[in-house]
Amino acid sequence: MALHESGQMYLEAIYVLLQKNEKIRAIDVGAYLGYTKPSVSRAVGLLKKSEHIAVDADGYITLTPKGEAFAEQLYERHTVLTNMLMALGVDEKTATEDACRMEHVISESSFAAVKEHYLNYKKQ
Amino acid sequence: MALHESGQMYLEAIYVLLQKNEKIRAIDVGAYLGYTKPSVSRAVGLLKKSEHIAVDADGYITLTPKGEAFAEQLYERHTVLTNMLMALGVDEKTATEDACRMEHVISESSFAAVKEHYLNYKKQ
DNA sequence: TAAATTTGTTAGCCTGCGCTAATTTTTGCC
DNA sequence: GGCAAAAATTAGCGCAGGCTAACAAATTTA
Repeated sequence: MALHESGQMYLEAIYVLLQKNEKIRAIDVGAYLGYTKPSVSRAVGLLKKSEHIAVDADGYITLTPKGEAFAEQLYERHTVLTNMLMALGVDEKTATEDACRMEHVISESSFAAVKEHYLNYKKQ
Repeated sequence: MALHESGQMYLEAIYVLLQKNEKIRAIDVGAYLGYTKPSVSRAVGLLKKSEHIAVDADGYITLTPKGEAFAEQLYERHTVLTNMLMALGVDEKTATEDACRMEHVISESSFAAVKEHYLNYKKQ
């Protein structure tokens, strides 16, 4: 069961929230993404079923190794694409929004090529 | 009524097909995109309703000025993004697929920035 | 001209993924 | 312990956009 785009969004949100907070619950994910509780409830259930996250008895969410690995990849895409766009003169808000959508549709190899080019470009 | 992603895909397909063929019909669009007749039938109906295309009595499809302008923008994104990725070393198939998905989600300003950079980069 | 093929449409299913409304369940305070 | 607030879930709606099945219309071909 591969993650769909919305699942990836939730997973990344969880990852980001866990970098700043020790404990997070579904409600925090919803607040972060601007989604309602039922939407989050379903998404969390799916991420749990696909074993990207674990939810303890108190509702606290943690990433499984598999979820962590996936989220790290997404987050790397997000930051590289955002920084790349900003380096080209795009304002932060737009860069973030675009990166957020592009990160789900760009292939592994295209991302690698873009990243490579960006790092070289930045160097000079 | 803004076009959704799938509507954009159909519109671009029509544009591309009209560059190579004088007359095209729904069936050709379906063959090009790999979709079934009912899917194309609905999509064509929507593009007609939103006045991006016109369909004559024999089922032949033409672009309205509005549709043509939109399709041209999409196609430019498609070609610039594809060429850009290929210039970075991505193989043609992957570059095309990725461009095809990115072209629907990148903002006007980010695309302009990427295009600008690509043109400068190519020059040297 | 009649039969066969091609093209297009209608009806309706399914999935993803938002939502509201209503109901649980959990938590925290008096 | 009881009760209010917060958090989570369930049920079900709506839209986008694929699909199949069935049928209608148009075209071709024998």
